Amino acid sequence: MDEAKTTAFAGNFIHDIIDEELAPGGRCEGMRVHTRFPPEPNGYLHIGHAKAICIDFGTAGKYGGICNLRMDDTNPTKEDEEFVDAIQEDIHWLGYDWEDRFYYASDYFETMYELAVGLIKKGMAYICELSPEEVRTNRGDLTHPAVSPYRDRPTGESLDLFARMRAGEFPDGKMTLRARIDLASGNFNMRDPVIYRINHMHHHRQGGKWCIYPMYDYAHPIEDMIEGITHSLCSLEFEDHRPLYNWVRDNVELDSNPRQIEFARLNLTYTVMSKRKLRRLVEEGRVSGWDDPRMPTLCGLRRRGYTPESIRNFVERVGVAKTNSTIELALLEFCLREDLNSNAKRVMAVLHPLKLTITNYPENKSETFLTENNPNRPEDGERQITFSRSLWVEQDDFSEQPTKGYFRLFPGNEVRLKAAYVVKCTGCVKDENGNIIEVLAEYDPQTKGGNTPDGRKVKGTIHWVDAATAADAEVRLYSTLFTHPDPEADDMDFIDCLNTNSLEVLTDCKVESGLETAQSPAAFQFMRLGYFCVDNTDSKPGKPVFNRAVSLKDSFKVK
RNA sequence: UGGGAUGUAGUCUAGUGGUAGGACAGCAGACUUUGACUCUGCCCGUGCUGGUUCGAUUCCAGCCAUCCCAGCCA
Repeated sequence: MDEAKTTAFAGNFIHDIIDEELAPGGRCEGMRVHTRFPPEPNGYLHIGHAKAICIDFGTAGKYGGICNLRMDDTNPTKEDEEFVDAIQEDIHWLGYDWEDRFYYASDYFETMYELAVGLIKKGMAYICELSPEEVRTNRGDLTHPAVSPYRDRPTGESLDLFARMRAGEFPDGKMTLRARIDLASGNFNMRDPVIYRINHMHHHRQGGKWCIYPMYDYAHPIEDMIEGITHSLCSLEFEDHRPLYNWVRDNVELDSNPRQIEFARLNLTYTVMSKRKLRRLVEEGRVSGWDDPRMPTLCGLRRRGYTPESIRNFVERVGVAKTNSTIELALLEFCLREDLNSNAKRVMAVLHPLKLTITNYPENKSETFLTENNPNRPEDGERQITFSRSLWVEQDDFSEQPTKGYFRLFPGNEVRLKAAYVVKCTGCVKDENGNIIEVLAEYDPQTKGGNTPDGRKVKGTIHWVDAATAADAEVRLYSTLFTHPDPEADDMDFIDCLNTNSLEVLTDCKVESGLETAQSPAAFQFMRLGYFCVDNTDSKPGKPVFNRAVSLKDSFKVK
């Protein structure tokens, strides 16, 4: 895990609020800022969660405060321990640490129950026996209030029924505990919201201990109060829930005063973010799994080659505000390139091999050359590469009839083989079908190392691999999962704009010697091609598999 | 139609009652042993209409647009 606690965000409206509250006379004067990241363990974390994680941990970090990790497991229906482990792994990978503050909301069930009893005693909650269908039909509408014939039920009766609910006397759906607030509120969340429901189901952590479960709106403020949270940061859709959050906070017998602040969640072009849709991609086999390198999940991005640093920087550049927004994928890619450009070792790899024969170079000769591992960082040193008569070059780097502006290999043209020699293309060899199977060139012995003693300019420099020592590799090229920037646009099934060419597997790649034993999470720049990482699942020593995390920018355009 | 929010370039995001800043994307050029990187320049914006004011993106009013809410999900 790398250090991210100190990642300082540029100012945002949340910091403005906290600054005010910390000031003399403010709500939090003299207090330590305490936040929490509260995922429900019902799925894998994605880049959207990364924003929340960075904001929750980052805000606490900025103020020298602390941030808890809390499993918000108040509904056993979809939750599973499998996700608990994955969530922790992803957060640690991102670079954040909750130290010993790892909690489960379900561990507070007893307290929540007692507090609910307290509300009933105060006449602020009651047992309602409306069925789910009846609740719906009695909810009223935009201009008409809701009704419940049970809201004036005697306290003693509600107390008795609530105890029997807990004891398991009633089947699912038979009754609920409702907060007695305002059936006529324009905010539907305040129309006597259900705060406890019956659910006879095994809970991943509590087992069969409970058959009644608190609803999010009731549970969350209590969880925050129990943990001493000062700032409960969440996404915009909970704005309407804040009055209820405050109602619970103010009426339950706990001495704590957390404040909920909402910010816009992250959306990214060319992908979907909803758990339901991601699940569908997995279940329908559109991707290989939750960690498919095309998925926006953290495990997918990790496998793709994204670094924690790049994701944290991305979140920081995106900013924190209340405007609904969709970030362009290009920004995420920029952040990865920015990180890998300064940190990734350069190596040479040929994805679409074409034989290049240096016809005037001796058959049995071989030389070694030194080349820098990272021109942006001399301290990373140099490595040796071997050169001989027979090489592999990229098919794209030869053209029999070049377009205007093309300055790679074509008959009569000189190019530099990176760090080796300047060679002049003399022609090519074709098979009986007319396919080019070999390129021919002559080297200039005076240009050892790629230098031109006479000072002549050689416009093109291409990458290559020595055929005698090259290793074979599989390389997987990815592009966006969807062809439309907004797969969730109106009147469109996101499945309909799936990109059927989002994965291209190349099994005949030639890579520089030494790469065959590279281990995940190593990442490289394949010179002139892009940044590639060792696949964390399928790559094996001697049988390497690389994923293209992101291509290099390429300003070459066919004119 | 009720309630809650939000509108600053193509996309994000700052800012102040006084020249609207930054990033990404795009375009052009310089440099280059990666058509990368780096550097330089350019392009592009305060939703609309009024009002207050010497001056409004900022304050006020009205309008428009977009998003969220009628789960015993979170």
